[in-house]
Amino acid sequence: MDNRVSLKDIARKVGVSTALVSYVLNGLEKEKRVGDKVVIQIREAARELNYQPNQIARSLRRGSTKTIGLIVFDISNPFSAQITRVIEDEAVKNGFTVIFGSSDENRIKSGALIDTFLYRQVDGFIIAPVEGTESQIAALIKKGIPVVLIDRYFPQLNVSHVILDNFQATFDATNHLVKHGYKQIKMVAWLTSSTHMQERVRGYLEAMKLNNLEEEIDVVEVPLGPSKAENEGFIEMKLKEMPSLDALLFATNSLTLAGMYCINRLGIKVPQELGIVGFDGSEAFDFFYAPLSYVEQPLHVIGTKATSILIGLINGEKEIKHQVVKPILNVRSSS
Amino acid sequence: MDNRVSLKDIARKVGVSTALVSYVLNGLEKEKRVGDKVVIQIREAARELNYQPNQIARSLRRGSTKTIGLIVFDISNPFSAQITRVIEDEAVKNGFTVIFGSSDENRIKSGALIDTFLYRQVDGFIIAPVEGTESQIAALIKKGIPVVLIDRYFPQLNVSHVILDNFQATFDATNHLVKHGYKQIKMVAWLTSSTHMQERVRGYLEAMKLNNLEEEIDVVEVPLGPSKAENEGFIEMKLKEMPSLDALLFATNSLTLAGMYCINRLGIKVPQELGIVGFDGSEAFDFFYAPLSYVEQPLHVIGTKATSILIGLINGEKEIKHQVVKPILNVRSSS
DNA sequence: GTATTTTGCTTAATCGTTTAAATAGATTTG
DNA sequence: CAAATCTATTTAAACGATTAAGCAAAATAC
Repeated sequence: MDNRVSLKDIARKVGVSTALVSYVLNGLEKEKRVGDKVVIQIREAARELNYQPNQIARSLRRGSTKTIGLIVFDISNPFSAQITRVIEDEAVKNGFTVIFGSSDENRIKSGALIDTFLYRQVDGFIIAPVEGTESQIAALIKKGIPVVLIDRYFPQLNVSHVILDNFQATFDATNHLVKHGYKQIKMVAWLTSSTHMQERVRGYLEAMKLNNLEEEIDVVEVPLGPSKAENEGFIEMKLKEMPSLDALLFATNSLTLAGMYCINRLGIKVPQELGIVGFDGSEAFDFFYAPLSYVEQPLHVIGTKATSILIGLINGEKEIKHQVVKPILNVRSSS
Repeated sequence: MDNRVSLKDIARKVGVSTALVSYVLNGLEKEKRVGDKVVIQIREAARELNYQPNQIARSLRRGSTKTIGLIVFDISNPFSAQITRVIEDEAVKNGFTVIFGSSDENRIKSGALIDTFLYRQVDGFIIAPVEGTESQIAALIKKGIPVVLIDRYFPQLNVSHVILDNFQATFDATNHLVKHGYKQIKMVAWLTSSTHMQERVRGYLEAMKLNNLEEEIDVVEVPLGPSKAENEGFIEMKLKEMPSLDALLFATNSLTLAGMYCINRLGIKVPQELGIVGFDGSEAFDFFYAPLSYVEQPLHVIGTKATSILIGLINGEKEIKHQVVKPILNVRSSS
């Protein structure tokens, strides 16, 4: 039943040593001067016995597993899932397999995943890093393990990363709203000190200032952690409190969705009463009664670059690369 | 820099053999009667050297990798992504790691993924099987490798599976539409012979017959393969051709979305002119101007059951289990 | 006080592959 | 024809962990 076939079985069948079999099946028959008849016999036997090399043994010997450890926030989130798909394709193309885990933005889980992947001797990591996990990433670097960060990075850490130009994203979006006549433009962001969020806020602030709308600046900072329902409640409350507003700029996908639910509940007319620019994109944006304008992250570019940088590092490149990719502003009916 | 620490290093430091170190670190110090001082020294040394067991070596020796191979259709698809997340959580809870791959409903890719995972000695597979891959699954079974199928199954194959009660799903949905006064109810399905699709069609047919609506039966069968745009074109054409219809029942998530785009383009009024029941659910369903009624698959149940059945098989259970889970009909504004 | 058991440890094989080094026979060189 | 070179192959040591078997020395039994 369980027909595990090893090199030894082929060797025995042909009547040679495992070394020869290994050479032939790895295409070293020329280099290692294996006899022509023997080459054919070994190939034949391998086919007949349906031999499949044991990657585990090979990994142990070679010291490389051809495996990438991927840590995303939540694989069930479309943003994570889409970038995962891009990384998967790029990895497979290069003969790598991906093992993954969801950190849920939780430091403990992040640390546990990193450890698990280390035990499993992954050749390198692609990580969307959780806030406050600098030390975890730093430890990897210290061990000399290739790492590429995506989506976020730590300024004080010298690690390769591929991220969106977050400043440009909200800067462009704000300018777009201004150009379409909106003035009382408010931003909805997460309450966090992480660099990517700060940059998104900064893009909004700069654009407002440059358009002489400093008076109108207002950032609703939603606390992390609570449930979706609580987030929506918080946003709804803040919207009602606002003295005046005619446009909203959301800093992330989930905030956009939460906002959309609120707007539907409050019966606000988009884009007449309120202009909206969302973030990241989603099929839901298409089916909102006024299809949403949004800032798109070029996920395909981010995923492929991150993977190719990582594979470069795995193959011995030393250069730390910092890639910042440009956002795409999709203008539709909500602004 | 690269501080790979092995049992040997600890053994050398303490001045004992690797056997003792292995015993202690695996908690066998009682059973194997290791001296008290030595136990402490070994623990100490392991901590000091920051020892991390090499899972690859352990796997080779133990013949088990504590790894599950998961094959979904497309990890970037929310359905796949959500069930993947459930499986991940259940796997991690049991000390397993997940490696995954997207088959894109493509036999060649499916076969390549299975092979890759076999090389990597996964302990078992969870597979959403591609049409026409019976032989691939059968080969796994023949090798004695634990497999659980999800979403679809092959009637002629004796493999564990966890699937939706597809008949019940469309049967309930159709009855619901009838109860709400719809009569000219048409179904939109994929043109495929696979069991799960046939069952969904059968649920519709049976319900129509039982309600004496045989005259109205009509199934739009969309050919697989072409692009999203072509699918939408096909559906739109068929809708226009229909002599009369007042409700549509969609057989899958992607068909529902394609249909929603068509309906928006044609400006059809839902639910007045047309009742709709979708499949699987999506955030987009919530933001359609008439939030969609839909048949929900209890993904959490499917994912946890599939994983626990698989782990059971890995742990030596022999019984083949066939789980059929009940759909949930969510009625909202579109019907 | 010899025989037996217990205690605490080491040895060495093993998992399946890779690969440097050794070897033996055939062939070429000078 | 001895020496050097090729050719075709084997041997054996890794990789790092696990674990059965073996072996002294100490403790207990009778």
